Amino acid sequence: MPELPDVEIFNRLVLHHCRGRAIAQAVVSDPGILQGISSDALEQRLKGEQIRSSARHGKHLFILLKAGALAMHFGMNGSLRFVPRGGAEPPYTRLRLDFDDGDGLAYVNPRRLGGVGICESVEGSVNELGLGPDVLDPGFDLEAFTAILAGGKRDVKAVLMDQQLMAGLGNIYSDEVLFQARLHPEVTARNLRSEAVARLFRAMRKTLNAAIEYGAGSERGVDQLPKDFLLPQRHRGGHCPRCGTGLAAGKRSGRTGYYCPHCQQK
DNA sequence: TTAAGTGTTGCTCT
DNA sequence: AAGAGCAACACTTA
Repeated sequence: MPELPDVEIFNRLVLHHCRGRAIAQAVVSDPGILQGISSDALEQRLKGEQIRSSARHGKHLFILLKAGALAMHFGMNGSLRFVPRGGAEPPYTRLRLDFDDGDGLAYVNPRRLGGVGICESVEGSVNELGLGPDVLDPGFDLEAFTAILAGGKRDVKAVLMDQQLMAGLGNIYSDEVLFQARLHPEVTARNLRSEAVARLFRAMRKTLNAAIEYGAGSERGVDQLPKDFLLPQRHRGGHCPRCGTGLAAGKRSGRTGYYCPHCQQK
């Protein structure tokens, strides 16, 4: 689940339900997800802290405290869940923040890919991680996007997914964005014409924002997604929502990408 | 029962 | 040196 739209939903969850709250207690139930800090140190560091705000960069979430931030990554299937007072703790909760009124915030991560840690600043952490600009940052414009693609010797899909070049897109949404822009995933990035690059940029913005809006409604009905989304068909035997052609699958570096061989030509 | 899977890291081979 | 491929991480679902 957690690519940019999912992490943005977590970001809004913290902003809407946790901002301003004091952390009465932090409980680490699985030290295996801690990055660069011990259970005791993290619990002491968070006790008495206050959640001031929240920020997202690519697939990373930063819960801003009075000093520094709690940095989170969700790996393949992690999530953040608000637990109302008296509510049951979700399975695979690895870290829980308890607020003084009994409500809580659970960091859930079944596979333990990803983790949490403390950082001094978002900027410093983003630098350490070597992340490129967030793809939805207003400052990340067509010019910046074009410059990155122009230097890409790899397939456009590989470039879109390279977090060091630009942060936020993973396997699922790179497929979705390429489908919306009607571009073949195996075209070499720097060979794209400027018209195609502009189309891709617009599709990226539009698609990600639509996915966030869909998730933000918290209604999980697939019918809420735009009808031309590839996502619900993105599996073996799936069909193009636009022309009905059977989807093609390409395995590259262990990941499977899906595309419509009719709509997305080289 | 087996295989595939949303991400990242680190290693090897070219 | 850059890029591709793969295994590992732990667990769910088709």
